[in-house]
Amino acid sequence: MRADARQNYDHLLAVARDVVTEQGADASLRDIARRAGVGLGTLYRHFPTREALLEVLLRASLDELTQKAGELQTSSSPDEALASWFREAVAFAHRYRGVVALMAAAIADPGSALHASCVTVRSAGTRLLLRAQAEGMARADLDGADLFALIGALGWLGDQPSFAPRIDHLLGIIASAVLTKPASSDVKGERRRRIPP
Amino acid sequence: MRADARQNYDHLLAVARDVVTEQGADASLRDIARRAGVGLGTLYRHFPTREALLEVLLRASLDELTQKAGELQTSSSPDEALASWFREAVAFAHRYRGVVALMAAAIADPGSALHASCVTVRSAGTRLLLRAQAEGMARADLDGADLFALIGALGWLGDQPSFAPRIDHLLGIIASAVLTKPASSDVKGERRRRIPP
DNA sequence: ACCTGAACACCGTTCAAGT
DNA sequence: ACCTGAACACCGTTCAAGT
Repeated sequence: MRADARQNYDHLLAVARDVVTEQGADASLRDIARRAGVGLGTLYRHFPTREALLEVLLRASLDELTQKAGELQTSSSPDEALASWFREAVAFAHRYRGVVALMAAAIADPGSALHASCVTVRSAGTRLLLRAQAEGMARADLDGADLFALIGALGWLGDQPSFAPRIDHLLGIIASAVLTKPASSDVKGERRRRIPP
Repeated sequence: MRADARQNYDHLLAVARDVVTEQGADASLRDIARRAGVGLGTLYRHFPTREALLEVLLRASLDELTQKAGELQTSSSPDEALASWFREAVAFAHRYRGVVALMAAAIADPGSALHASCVTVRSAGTRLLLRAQAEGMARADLDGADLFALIGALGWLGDQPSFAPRIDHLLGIIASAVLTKPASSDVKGERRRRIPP
């Protein structure tokens, strides 16, 4: 990568971060190139699609989210881990307005530049969900795709100015549907062999 | 209203119904005028905003939804009434792709042509919610705005091809968060005086 | 009263021409 | 290798000119 190309790439990314913060995921690509003082073709050379640009913008946050899931896997109880990761995932979905719609499309389109990232996040959530389910702490009739969908739904709610103020409350309500009662272990009769005899 | 105007109005509406069904609520207005064989200005004369057009397109369904709420108010038990109206409302939100986002914006904007319709629907839902809450059959920490938001969220989920197949399932999950346990009356000790002594 | 379509200011995307 | 911007095909919205 030539030095001038590298510089354009970096500057484009910095400007894109600002513009997408202001205008959302469907921001004008023309505007980004313009503000970066770069030809429109240069933007398309570095980021052939909108998804490719957003993938780079989101990568760091997505990695954090995946890493967080790994940490919670061992540091917290299954229900707390799932609950706080869920909260974190919804917060991520708020990073840029309109990003959830792109992610919803990307998860079903292997050709999207965002596909891999979305699958990774969904997998991270699935692992937390499975652990909670194994302990009877999460609804059994739910899979990773459902969890991903609910994160998306809450992300969308947060994107709507009329609903955003209630988003924490709505998150609590939906979380309560995912997490089953405390189900404090070994109380319903049949032990679950948390420590083998 | 002159005869030719009336005819344009009606034809425009019929064409709009088709185009919005195909392309969603953000369909091209130009395309609608074109397919209707009418000048672009004619469309704007009859429907000064996109919301005005959709308001007419949705009015019948919205009225049905409000009426249905009234019927359920007396025909069903509070929890069943709320559950089945909720289902109906989500189905409505599916009528045209992308309509929920417009409604979310409209409910916060008194200037929108869709504002009144949205408020009416929200009120209808609020009444069903309050009745269920009075009987302890719905979560107490929920108001009509929250219910409206949840309907919107499910509508959005249904708009995403990747989530649409699971929409009935997700609806059940969210509905279970709104409806509290059966709470079969008079079981928790304090009666609620359903029939005055 | 009502209709028309050009005009304006925007898009996304591509690609020949330049350095 | 990389950059540029004109070109093309679209938008939404307005409004002078027509009937």
